[in-house]
Amino acid sequence: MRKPEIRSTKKSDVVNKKKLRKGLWSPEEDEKLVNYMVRNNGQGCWSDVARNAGLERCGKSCRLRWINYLRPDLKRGAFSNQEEELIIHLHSLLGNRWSQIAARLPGRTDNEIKNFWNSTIKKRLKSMSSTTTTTSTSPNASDESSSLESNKDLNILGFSHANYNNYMMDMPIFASSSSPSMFENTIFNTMNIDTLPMLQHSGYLNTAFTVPCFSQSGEVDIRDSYIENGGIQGDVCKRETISIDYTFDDMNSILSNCNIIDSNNDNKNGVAENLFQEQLNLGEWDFEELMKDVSSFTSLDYSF
DNA sequence: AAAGACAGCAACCGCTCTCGA
DNA sequence: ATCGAGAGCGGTTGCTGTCTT
Repeated sequence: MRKPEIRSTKKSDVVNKKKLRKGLWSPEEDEKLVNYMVRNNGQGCWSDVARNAGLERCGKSCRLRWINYLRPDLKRGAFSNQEEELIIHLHSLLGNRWSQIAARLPGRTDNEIKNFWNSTIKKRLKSMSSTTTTTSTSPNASDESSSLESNKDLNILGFSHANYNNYMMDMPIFASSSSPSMFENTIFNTMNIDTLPMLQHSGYLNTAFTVPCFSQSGEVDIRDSYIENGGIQGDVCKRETISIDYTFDDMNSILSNCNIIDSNNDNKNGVAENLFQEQLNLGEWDFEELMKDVSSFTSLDYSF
């Protein structure tokens, strides 16, 4: 942490500009910022916020302080195992796109997740890597550059975008249509990687997936949920709404052919069914089908 | 008990993107 | 089309507390 400091001590700067503080925020500054944000519902640009709240800070600093620390909806404290696994999984899909990962973890900030990743998870993955890749012949096996870190992690987790996409296309919901291009050209392409179902193969079921909800207007409401140990953990992720050209009836006819049954776990099956019947009425997922291509993935062990 | 190493994390930096003039 | 300001993002820094020797 940094000590509060003055940005510039040059006499001319001091004369021409108001002194801008840097470093740690004092409780008084926090109070000023919170009071201002509450009074004004967070309206206005950040430089105005800084000025009007009487803070000797740049707008950028105020924004960061608010987003990462003062926002009322922040969840403080240690990451739960569920959150941790979700982060690992999302990172395997999204890489270092912390803001997008954070968007799927309510109450957590990108900075928090980034720090958690760099300080905790990375180390664990590294230790996993050292135990799982001791026989690796890859010339990059010892490359610790951050740019490769993501791919390494991905490999450790047995995931890649390539096999993820293949895997996706094996999913009945995407592949069952008699005209695959329909999904390929619309939903599959409209949904980017951020909104695709996320499935995770692990010792016990801890599956995050994106649930498309169809409305009469033809909009798809993307809701990310996950199941752990047979219990719904709720909508862990933000809802995203995308517009598509298909009507509700179109979608229903496409999806009516889906027959999704989880034969592995009655409880999970019930959960999945309930979820889809209540929220989606889309049909059922065939977890065996979903997992068909997953057999090639390396088994995950999160008991770090 | 002291010193060095390490971990955690708040905050800054620099870059890119977006949007309005 | 261009430019500038503001916002957002990922990478990095550096301080503090804790652990280890």
